[in-house]
Amino acid sequence: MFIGDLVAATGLGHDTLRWYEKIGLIPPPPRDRGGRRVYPGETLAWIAFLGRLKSTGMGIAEMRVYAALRAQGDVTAAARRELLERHRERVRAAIAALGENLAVLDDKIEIYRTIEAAAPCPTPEIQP
Amino acid sequence: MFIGDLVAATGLGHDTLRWYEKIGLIPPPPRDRGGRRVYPGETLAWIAFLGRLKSTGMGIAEMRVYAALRAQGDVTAAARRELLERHRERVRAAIAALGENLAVLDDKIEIYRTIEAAAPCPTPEIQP
DNA sequence: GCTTGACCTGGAGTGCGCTCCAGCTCGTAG
DNA sequence: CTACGAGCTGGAGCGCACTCCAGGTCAAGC
Repeated sequence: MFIGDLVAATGLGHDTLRWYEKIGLIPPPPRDRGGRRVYPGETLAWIAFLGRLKSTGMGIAEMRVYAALRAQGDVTAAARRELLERHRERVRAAIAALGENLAVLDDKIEIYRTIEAAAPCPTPEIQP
Repeated sequence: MFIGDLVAATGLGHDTLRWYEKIGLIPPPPRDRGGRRVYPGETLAWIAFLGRLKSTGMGIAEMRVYAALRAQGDVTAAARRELLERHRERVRAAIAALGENLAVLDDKIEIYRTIEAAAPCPTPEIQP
């Protein structure tokens, strides 16, 4: 799997993938004799999981910690679990907060409906 | 209400408040004869609502659009409602996505538990 | 009268997460 | 043999949302 395949499969740019490697999020893959990166198949699942972490609001710094633990193998399973459990709590809190804010949006939208009902025409025609 | 009171009440910094004013998120308040900003009481509620928009992922650019509509008064009620309705859909989608990702986190945490159960000691003592 | 502290201005700097670029090397197709 | 496209490198640049700073003004308390 060359970088181009990974770009196609993940939707990330090749610059982004190389940057992720540079900062330690993706393990440096072996190269072919032309120097090109040859990614093992599992990289795809790993990047997908990174995407989950990212879209739940985890920052790069913490992802790097997680990636470093992962690189050390099964002995870090407990540490990774604990990191994910802490993150899970943050995600739950974020969902709860979004739910609350959604309710406020609903209220606000209702208020605008009321205003619109009271003054039905945004630029009212002149009445005779 | 001076800027210091608003800082205390909102948790934002005075630089942030002045920056919000500069980019059009907060209407420029009247000044006292010393040139100091004197905020009307409603500013507090407005900033709180901006906080809702922000924490639901709305960018500054869209908040500026909303703020500009607000500054034009009730005639823009429909436009503001539509903007909020579009935003509400994005928030609903975000909540749904977070929920999915939360389930993946749960799965992953379970997997780590299994690994830990299989190899109970992170740095196992040497067996006799 | 002097100090102190809150506030003022314009502009520069920061941290995050990419994104782009110039200039190079391979390897396959025609 | 050459042209082309995919990939390589190190480093600069960008967009967002602030955050900090230097240097100044004003009003009240001692």
